Amino acid sequence: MSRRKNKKNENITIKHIAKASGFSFSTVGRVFRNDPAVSVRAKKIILKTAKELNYYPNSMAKGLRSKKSKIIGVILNDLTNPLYYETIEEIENKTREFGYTLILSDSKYNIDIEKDNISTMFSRNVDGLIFSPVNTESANIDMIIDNGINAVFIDAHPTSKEINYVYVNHQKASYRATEYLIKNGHRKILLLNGPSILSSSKAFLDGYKEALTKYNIEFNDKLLHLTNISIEESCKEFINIYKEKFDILKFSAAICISDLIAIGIYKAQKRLKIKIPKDLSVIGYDNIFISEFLNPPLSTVHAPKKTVGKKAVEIILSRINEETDNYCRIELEPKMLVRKSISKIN
Amino acid sequence: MSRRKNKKNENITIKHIAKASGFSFSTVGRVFRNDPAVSVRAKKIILKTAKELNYYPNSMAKGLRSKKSKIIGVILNDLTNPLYYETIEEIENKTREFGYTLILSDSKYNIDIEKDNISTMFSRNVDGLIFSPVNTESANIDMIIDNGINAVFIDAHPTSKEINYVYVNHQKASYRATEYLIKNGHRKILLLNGPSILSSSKAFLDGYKEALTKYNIEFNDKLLHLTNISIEESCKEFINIYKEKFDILKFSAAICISDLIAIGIYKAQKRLKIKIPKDLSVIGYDNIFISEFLNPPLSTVHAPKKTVGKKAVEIILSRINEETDNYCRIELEPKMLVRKSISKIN
DNA sequence: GTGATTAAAAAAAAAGTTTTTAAAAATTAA
DNA sequence: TTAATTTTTAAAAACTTTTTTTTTAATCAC
Repeated sequence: MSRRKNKKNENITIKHIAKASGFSFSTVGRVFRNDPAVSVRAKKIILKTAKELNYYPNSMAKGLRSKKSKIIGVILNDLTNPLYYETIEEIENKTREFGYTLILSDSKYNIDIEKDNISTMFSRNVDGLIFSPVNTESANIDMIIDNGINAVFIDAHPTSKEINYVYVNHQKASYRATEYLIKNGHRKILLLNGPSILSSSKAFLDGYKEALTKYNIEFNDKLLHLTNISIEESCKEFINIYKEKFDILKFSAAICISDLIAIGIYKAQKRLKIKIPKDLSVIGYDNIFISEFLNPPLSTVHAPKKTVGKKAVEIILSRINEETDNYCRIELEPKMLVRKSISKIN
Repeated sequence: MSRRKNKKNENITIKHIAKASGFSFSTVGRVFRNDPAVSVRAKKIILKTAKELNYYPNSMAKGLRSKKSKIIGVILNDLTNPLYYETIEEIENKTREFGYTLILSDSKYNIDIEKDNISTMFSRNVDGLIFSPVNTESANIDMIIDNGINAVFIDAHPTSKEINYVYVNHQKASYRATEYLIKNGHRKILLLNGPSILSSSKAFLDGYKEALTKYNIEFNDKLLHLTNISIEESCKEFINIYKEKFDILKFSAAICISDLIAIGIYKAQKRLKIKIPKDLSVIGYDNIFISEFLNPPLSTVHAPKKTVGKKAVEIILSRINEETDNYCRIELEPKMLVRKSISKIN
C-alpha cells in the first residue's frame, strides 16, 4: 500500500485537512463529496490545504460507507485475443468518463478460474459486471443471477430472461459464412470450432448445420474439429487434420470460429505446401484489426466489437443510476466480409 | 453495488455468520483471515454457515483496516496496442496467482489523463503500480516518486535512481534497425517516430542518429517524421510524406517506432502504388504477434514483452513482501528480426 | 481441587469515509 | 427586536473488517 504520510508517519486523511485548514472534519468531507452546503470561501481554503498535504480520498473507506465501490468489473476469456481490445477500450473510456475504475480478469476458458473471478468481483463489491461466460449452463451463471449483481453478459448468455446482454449472433455468423461458401460451389467445408465447453462453439456449430440443411448438404461430423483459440494450437491441429484426413475428406474450404484460428491455418500453409485460396478457402470470425493485412487478406465475418463495449457500459450505467429496472437484451448482427481468401468452385 | 442480502435486505457479513453459527463475531473473522487460534470444530461450522449464507468477504473493509488493498494497478498508454497484450497477460496471471486484483487504465499518451490515472491509483491504495509513463520528465513522475508508492516503470523511466524499472532499450532497437539497413546499402532512411511527448520517441531517435554517425551519414531532419501510433493515422501520414516529399528525399527505407506504424505503411502501399520491399524497405519495432503474417512478413526489432510483464510483477511482489528494499533496474535487449520487408541496395 | 499456564473465544477499538442528526450562525420577515 | 427560516458547521453513528485487549474455558502439575 502506498505511503502518503505526514511527519508523524500517519496517512493524510480529511482529519488532517480539517486541522490544517481550521474547518471541521465534516465540512472538509463535504467538499470532497461535492455537497453544495459549503461556503465558497471554505471550499477554496480546504482544497488548497488538501493539495498542499497531498491528500487523496481513501476510496475503500468511501466505498465501505457509501456502499458504492465505483468499480466496474470485466471478466473475459482470453486477454491475448485482439477480439477483446476494442471492446475493452470502449469500456475503459466510458467507465473513466463517469469516474469508475476498471477491474479486469481472465478466465482462460476455465470454469474454475471463472468462479474465482466472479467471487473476486463479489468481494470487491463492483457496481457493475461485464461478463463473457465460458459456458451458459454452468453453475457460475446462477451464482451471478442469484447474487443480484448488476451484470451484462457479452459473447454468450443464458436463456433466462432476468439478465442483460449484448450479443453478436454467432449462429448467424457461421450461417452466413457457410452459405457464402456453398453459393461459391463449396460442399465439403471444414469447421474449426472452439472448445466444446465454450457456449459460442455450440451456436457456431448450429449456424453451420442450419446452412447445410438449407442447401441440402448432409452434415459430416468428420468435418467438425475442435481447437483451442490460439494461432499456435490451431496451426498444429490443422496440420494434423490435413495430413491425416485430407485424402479422405477432400474439403475445399474451412470456417473458423476465430480469426486467430484462421491465422493458424495461414501459418500451416507453408508446412503443408498449400496455398490459400487456391487449395483451400478460409473464412474467419470476428474481423480482428489485422485480418485485412494478412496474405491473402482474410475473408471473415465481422463482429461489431466496439458496439458491444459501448452498449454494455451504457446498460450498466443506466442500471447503476437506476434509470431503468428493465432487463436489456441487445442482439447485434454479424456481417460477412469478403476479401481474398475464398476461391470459387464450379 | 451487488446485493447479497438476507431476508431483512442486509448484506451478509461476518456478524450474520456469527449469529447463525453461534460463534462470536471475532472468532468468525479469525476463520476468514486464517488466524490459527481457532478450533477445528469452530472453523468447520463457520465455513459451512458462510457457504450457506453466500458470504463473500468485503475487501473494502478488509483493505481499510489492514492497509493492504491486494490490488495491483497498471497504467498504459494504449490498451489497443497489441504490444501490451502479452505483458498484460503475464501480469494478470501472476497477480491472480498471488491473490491480487488487477486495475487497468489507459493514459492515451496524454499527461492529464495520466495524472488522473495516477490519482486514481493513489485513491485506490494499490499495493503496487506498473506504470508506462508518457514522458519521463513530467510532474507525474515526481508525483509517483514522492508518494513512495511501490512502482515499476516499464517502457520508459526517469533517470532517478530511486525507482524500479524493466526497460527494453529503445535506443539499441533503432540503432540495430538503422545499422542493418545501412549495411544493406540504404543511406536515405525515413524515421517514423512517435509523438514528441513520448519519451521513447527520444530514445528511438537517439539510436537512429547514433547509427548514422557511426557510419558517417549525415542526419537529415527532413527524414524524421512524427506520427501517432495507430495504423490509420500513420497510413495517412505516410501517404502525405510520400506524395509531397518522395521526389525530393528519395528515401529507400523506413524505420518505424511501432509495428502498427509499419502496418500503416503497408496499408498505404496500394494507394501509392508502391511495393514493399522493392520500392521501400520497412522495419518495425516490438514484433507484435501478427508481424510475421503480414505481406510481406515484416522485419522488425523484437521486444521481449512477456519478460517485461513477468519481471515487473516479480519486482512488485518482492517489494510488497518486503523481501528487498533495493531498487531493481532491468534492461532488456531488443533483437533485430529479419523477414521479408527489406531489400538490398547496391 | 487449587493455582498457574495455555488455548480459545469474546469484546472493544480502530481504519477513513459518508450519512444522519443536532447545533450554531446568519438572514429574513413581521 | 424577536421569531422563523435558511445556511453552515459540528458531532455522532454507520459501514465491515482487522487488530488489540480482555475474558472465559480448558489443561496441567502438584
